[in-house]
Amino acid sequence: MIEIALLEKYNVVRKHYKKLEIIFEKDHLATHYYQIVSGAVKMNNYNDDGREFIQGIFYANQSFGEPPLFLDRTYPANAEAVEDSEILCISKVNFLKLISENPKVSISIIEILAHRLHYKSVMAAEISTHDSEHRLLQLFDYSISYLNFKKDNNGYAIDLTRQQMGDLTGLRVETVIRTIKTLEKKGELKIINRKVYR
Amino acid sequence: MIEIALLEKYNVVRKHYKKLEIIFEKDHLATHYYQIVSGAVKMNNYNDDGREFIQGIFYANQSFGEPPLFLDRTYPANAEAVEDSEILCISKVNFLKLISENPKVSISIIEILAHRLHYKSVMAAEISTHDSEHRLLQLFDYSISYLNFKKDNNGYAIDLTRQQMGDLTGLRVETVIRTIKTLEKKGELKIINRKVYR
DNA sequence: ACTCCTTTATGATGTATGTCATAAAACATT
DNA sequence: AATGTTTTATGACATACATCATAAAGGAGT
Repeated sequence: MIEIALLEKYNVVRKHYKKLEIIFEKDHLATHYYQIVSGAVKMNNYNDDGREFIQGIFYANQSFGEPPLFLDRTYPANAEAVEDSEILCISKVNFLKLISENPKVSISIIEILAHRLHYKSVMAAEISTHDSEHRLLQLFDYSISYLNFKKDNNGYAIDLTRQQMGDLTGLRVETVIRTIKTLEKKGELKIINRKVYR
Repeated sequence: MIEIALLEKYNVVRKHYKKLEIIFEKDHLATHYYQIVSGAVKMNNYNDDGREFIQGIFYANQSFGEPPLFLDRTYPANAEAVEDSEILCISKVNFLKLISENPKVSISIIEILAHRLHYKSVMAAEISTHDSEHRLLQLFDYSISYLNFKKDNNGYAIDLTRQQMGDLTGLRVETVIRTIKTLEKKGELKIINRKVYR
């Protein structure tokens, strides 16, 4: 996250996206830096037969879609608002100018990318194992520590639909439903009012 | 890759690792920055029943294992030499000093991480589809453009064993062997003297 | 030429997850 | 209250990939 005061020195624009609205599309060139003020955004892919894979979900104060700004490559995934969202945008040139003029920001960009790479590494190893229980537990634990999920007296509430859990782990909804039920029986998590707690 | 001349100003040490030798282990704290002079290194995970997943293979002039240097986290995977290798190391403090004193280097670190994140995103979407043909073709095409595989008159030579292909895509050797044979029949690649060309 | 080890190969069988069908529960909208 | 939509749920069946067993081909070292 870059300080808003700093972004304002580089021609920031505040945009509003409705739920389901597309922010950018896979295979397009990166033109802007995006930082979420409120709402939530998912980055996803669809394979040939329409199946979705969610690369990640981003919330307030997080940025997304930066990597292609530094490469001569297009976006590897789409970005779509999962809720009505308010997003700050600055153009690629202004963003790169900001970075070069503020070395401290580049360190924080490194940290953000390092963090995200860490998530990808953990999930990649997990997804490759073909073990639905592991995949889901890993997703939950990582989401709890990486995202700001709240803890109440039942534990951490996993604020994701079964469908989203599936799309984040490469599993089908039915498999997710069945797996979290066996995980509940094993005492790994709780399901209260259809909500998952860990 | 950071210029060797620059590394030398920050107490670089040149180390030799034999094939199969471990450079660092999963869950350990990051203490050094590593850059390969010659040889090759793989980063991998083993799951509970000993199955391997290769996060990536790195070659001459590439660095690896930087992300945890910027986070208060341990390595998400092991690093192991796949060939006898010569590697430059500098300590974490010296590395962070180098970065802060050389803003241009931090930009190149960003580019490296962005690049790697791009690879992870592409492969994650692919692996989640559960389609062995797609996974392997994606691996080959990405390896060709990202790594420096050479092209000869048969096409690009994929310099990976069947086992490595499997470990990089989360597939078993037998599945890799069978899949690349059907891909050959479909004309997607060539197999000459057991070597894969694309 | 011989031995050892790695890599590639192939067939038989098992199984976890996917697929398809169907529906109840929860929630939103009118 | 009535209606429509999303989310969760459950069963029957199919299938791609894993697993296991076995072996041939190739390379490295003596």
